[in-house]
Amino acid sequence: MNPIRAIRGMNDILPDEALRWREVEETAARLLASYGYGEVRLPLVEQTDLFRRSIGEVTDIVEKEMYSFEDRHGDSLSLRPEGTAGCVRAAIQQNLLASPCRLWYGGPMFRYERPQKGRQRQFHQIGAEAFGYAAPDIDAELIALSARLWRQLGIDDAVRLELNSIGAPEARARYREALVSYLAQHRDALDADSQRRLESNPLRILDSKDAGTQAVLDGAPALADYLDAEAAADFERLCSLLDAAGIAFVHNPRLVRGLDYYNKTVFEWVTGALGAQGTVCAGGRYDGLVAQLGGKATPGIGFAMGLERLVLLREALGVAPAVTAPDLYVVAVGDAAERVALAETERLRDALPTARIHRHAGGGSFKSQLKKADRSGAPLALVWGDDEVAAGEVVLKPLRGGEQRRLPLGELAAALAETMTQGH
RNA sequence: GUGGCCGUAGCUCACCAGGUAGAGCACCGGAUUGUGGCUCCGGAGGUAGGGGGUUCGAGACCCCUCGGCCACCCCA
Repeated sequence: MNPIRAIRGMNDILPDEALRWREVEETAARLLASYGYGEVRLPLVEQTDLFRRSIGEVTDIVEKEMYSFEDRHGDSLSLRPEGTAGCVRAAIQQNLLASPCRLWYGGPMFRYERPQKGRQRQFHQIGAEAFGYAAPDIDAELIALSARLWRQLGIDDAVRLELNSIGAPEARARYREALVSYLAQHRDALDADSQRRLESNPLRILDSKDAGTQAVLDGAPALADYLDAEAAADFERLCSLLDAAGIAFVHNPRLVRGLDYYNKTVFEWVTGALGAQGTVCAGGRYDGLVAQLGGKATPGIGFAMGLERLVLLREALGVAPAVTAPDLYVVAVGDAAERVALAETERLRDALPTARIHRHAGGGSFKSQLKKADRSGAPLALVWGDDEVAAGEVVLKPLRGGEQRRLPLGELAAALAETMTQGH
């Protein structure tokens, strides 16, 4: 009988790696709170319609990547493929939009894609959304927040900011027409995927990886020339705010977004260190989405970062935290010693609440227990045998050099406190 | 959904004209009746991802399938 395996693309995160995740998550949570973002915890499942109406009917996500199913009442539900839609839904439903508000969330997202480096079917994002701010200063602040996060995570040298404006929907529609009519004349020079996108999603052709297609695009009309006046002015303002804040960026006029709800500002933080899936964080403005989902017209902007990719990047750069050894390893041989050791270890935990104490479990000889103590990486061991128990003492044994000594139980906590502070 | 490479012990990998599996590390035990790290000795651990085919004989060859990695696509 074959053992049951995890679902393809849905990974277990084991202790050593969970430690790295926790550091990223806690750093982000702390920073978001410091910028005034409040955490929201949102359902993993929403009505399928929420995603159809926000992300867009003709996107790959909605067409072929959602985990959708009918519940027992016959309603179509979907595992969330991204976080913004649910956050907007919650903001409308819970009446959070009366005045401007800043929210953040984290958790798993689901897309039925072929797994590869930096891409899995259950992946994890932390996202931030700001509602009710129409002016581009919030765009700059949100980007500054992310830039600060990269510094705190030690990856700022490995990521670059790409920025663009895709304008108002009407301007984009005019541009799309111009682009399609130009590209249609060069249809044969486009790669097969781009030919297909000519009908489905022509703007996505702009960020095609195909060299021939990119060559054709060199002569194409530029999105920047079609921007509405407001978007152009806001973009200029955003660039100057970023300059003033000392945040470097590159204007990538071919940067577009895969989700339909974006307008004006779009941006991505990308790295070359992760292979093909180099986008570590992406976002943009979505001024029409709240109204589109039935709320009072409210501008919005947000971004989402991919936890897997951030963790991978930190590992690649060697800035991930090392696994920490325990401070103390407790060894006890024999029933009486085990009884004393368990009780005394509990008292030690009272006296030294932050100490990482690994009490050996499961018995075994002195030899085997000390071998485990050594392997654990702990600098110190506590050893109990029949002799120590009879004498009311315990052996404090340095594992990285130094002589072991026996001391009365009453002196143990103080001796340990001293030894451990010396070690730090 | 498409393509390339790859699945042998817990891990990293060997063997291979096709003749019914081996090393290092890790694990367990001993040398050392209660003391780790070094050394030596021993032990356990594999239906060679799964299924089918060719063959006297398949881990090696063929097919299917599952899984992994990377890329396309998509995107965090």
